[in-house]
Amino acid sequence: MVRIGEFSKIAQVPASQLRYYDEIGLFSPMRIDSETGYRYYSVQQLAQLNRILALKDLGLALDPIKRLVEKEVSPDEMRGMLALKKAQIEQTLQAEAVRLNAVESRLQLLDREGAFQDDDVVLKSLPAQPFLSMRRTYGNLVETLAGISQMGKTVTQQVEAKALGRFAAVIYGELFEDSNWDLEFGFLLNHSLDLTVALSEETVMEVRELPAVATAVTAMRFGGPENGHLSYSAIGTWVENHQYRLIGPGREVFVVPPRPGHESEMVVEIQFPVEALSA
Amino acid sequence: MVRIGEFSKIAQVPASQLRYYDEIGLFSPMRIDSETGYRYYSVQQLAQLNRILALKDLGLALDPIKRLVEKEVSPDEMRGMLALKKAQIEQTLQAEAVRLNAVESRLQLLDREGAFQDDDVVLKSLPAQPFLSMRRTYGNLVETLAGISQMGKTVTQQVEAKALGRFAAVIYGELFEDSNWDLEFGFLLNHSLDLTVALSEETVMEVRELPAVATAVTAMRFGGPENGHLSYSAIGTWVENHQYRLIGPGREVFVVPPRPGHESEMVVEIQFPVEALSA
DNA sequence: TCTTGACCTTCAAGTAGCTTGAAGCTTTAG
DNA sequence: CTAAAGCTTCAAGCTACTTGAAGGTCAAGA
Repeated sequence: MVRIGEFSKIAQVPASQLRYYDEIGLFSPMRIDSETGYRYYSVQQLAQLNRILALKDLGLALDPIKRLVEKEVSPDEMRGMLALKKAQIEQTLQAEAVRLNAVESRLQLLDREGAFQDDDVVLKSLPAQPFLSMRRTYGNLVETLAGISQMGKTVTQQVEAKALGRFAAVIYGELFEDSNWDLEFGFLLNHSLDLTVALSEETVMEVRELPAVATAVTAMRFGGPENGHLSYSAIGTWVENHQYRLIGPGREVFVVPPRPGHESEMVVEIQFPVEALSA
Repeated sequence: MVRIGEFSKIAQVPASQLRYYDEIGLFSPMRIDSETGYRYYSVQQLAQLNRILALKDLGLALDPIKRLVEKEVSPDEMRGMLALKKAQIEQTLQAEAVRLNAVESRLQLLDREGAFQDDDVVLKSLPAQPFLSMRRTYGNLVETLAGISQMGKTVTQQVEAKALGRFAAVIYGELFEDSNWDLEFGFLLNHSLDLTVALSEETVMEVRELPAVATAVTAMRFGGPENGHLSYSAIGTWVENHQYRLIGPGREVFVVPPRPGHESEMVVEIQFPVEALSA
C-alpha cells in the first residue's frame, strides 16, 4: 500500500487525476484512512488503471469506460461503441489531413507574400457535396434568368426544403463573352439523395457529387452581376500575384439569393480551384 | 441590416455562436439598438465572419484569431503560429492513425472472441522510445543480476535522473533455457540524448531507438521472476486463443523496480509485439 | 520532543467554445 | 389586438482535468 504521490509516480499519472478518478467513481484507492482521508493504493491496482488508460487511449470517454470496467456492457454494445469510434477517428483523420493542407497553403503563401493578406480574397478548402443540377448552354442573360427562375420554382415544389442547400452554379466557359454561356446550376444538398427532377421533356436535373477542392481562392460579391467583374478581377490578379494557377471551372454559390426588388442585397461567393505553382 | 436570426441562417452559424463572438469581442454586429439591445448585422460583414471561420478551420484558437483580425500580428509571428499548428496537426494525424489501428485490433478481437476479455492481458500500442542500453549473452541468473546491478549504479551516477525513464529489458533468446540468455537492457529515456556510458573496457551502453509497436499484448507481473512463468503462459495462451502471432522479441519494463528486501513488491510489464492472423 | 518541510486533504474556480434554458421584452403576421 | 416567433441577458452545463488556497498529517533530523 502506497500513498497517492508514490502511486502517481509509479503509474505515471498525476495525483490530481487520480483524485479526480476517485471523485467520479472510476478508479478508487484500495483503502481510505477514515481519520485522515489519506488514499492508499496497492500496486496490484496498476493492472486496473492500465486497462482504463488503454481504453482512454482508444478515444473513449470516461463515462463509457466506467460502465465497461463495471462490466455493464454487452459485447454487442461494445462492438457498436468501437465501430462508432472507428468511424469518428476516420473522419477526424480526413479532417486533419484537409487542415494540414490548408495550413501548408497559408504558409507557402506567407513565404511568398511576406505579409498576411488583408483584402477580401481568401483561401479555403471545399468539401465534396451532392449537387442537384443540370448543365446547359444559354444564349443570353434573359434566357438564363428565365431558366433559373423556372428551375427554382419547380425544385422547391418537388423537394423537401430542409434537404436543399444553397443555389449554386458551375461556370464552364468564359463568362466574358456575351453569349453561349456553358453553365451547370442547381441546389447543393445537405445530404445525398437519389432523385431526379424533370423541368421539361428534354431537361432533367440529377444529383451528382460536386468534387472536393483542396485549395480554392474565394471572394464574396455583394450585389448583382454588375459587380461581378470586380470580384473576378480581384481573384484574377490575386492568383497571378501569388503564383497560383487555376485548375478547374469556377463556381458561384448564392449565399443571399436575389429577391425581386432587392437584387442589390444579394451575396455570392465565387470559388476557383487553384494549385500552387511549385517554385 | 438584418437581425441575428436571419444573419445566422445566411452565414450558417448558430445565433448563440454569434452572440458569443460578440461577447468576447471577436465579431460584433454593425449596430446595436440601444433601446432594445437587438443586434443588427450587415451582409457585408459576411466577408469578415468568413475570414474568421476560415482561420478557425485551420485549427487556430479564437484568441489568436482575434489578434489576427485586429492586425496585431506580425508576419513572422504569423509564420510561427502556422508552423506550430502544422507540427501539431502532424502529431494529431499520427496519434489518430495509431488510435485507429488500436480500435481495429479491438474490433477484430471482439469479432473472434465474442466477448470483452476480462483477464489481465491487454492490447496496447507502444510508441518508439530512446533506450540507453547494451546487449549481451549471460550464462546464468547470478551473472545477469550482478551485471544489472552494476549497470544501475553506474548509469544513475553518470546521467541526470530526470532524463532516465524506467528500467527495461529486451529478451532475444528463449528464456526457458537455463543458460545463455541473450538480453538487451538499460533505461528508457524521456527524451533522446546523445551519450554513451562505459561500464568496462569491453562493454559500452549506447542510445538507440526502441521501435514503436503497433499492437502489443501486455500483462503485468507482480513479484519476482518466480511468478514470471505465470504471466508468460497467460500471454502465450492468450495469443494462441485469439489468433495472433508473435512478431518480435518480448520486452520487460520494470514499473516498480526490485528493492533489496522488498523483491516481492516489484511490478513488471511484459510486452510482446503481435500481429493478427488474417482470417 | 519539537520542528521543519514534504505530502496529503477538501473545496472552489478556471480552462475552450460553445449550448441550453429560464424569465422577460419586441416585433410581426393575421 | 393578440399570439407566435424572435430577441434580450444571465446562469449553468459540457469534458477532463489543472491550479491554488487553506489547512491537516507524516517522517526525519536536531
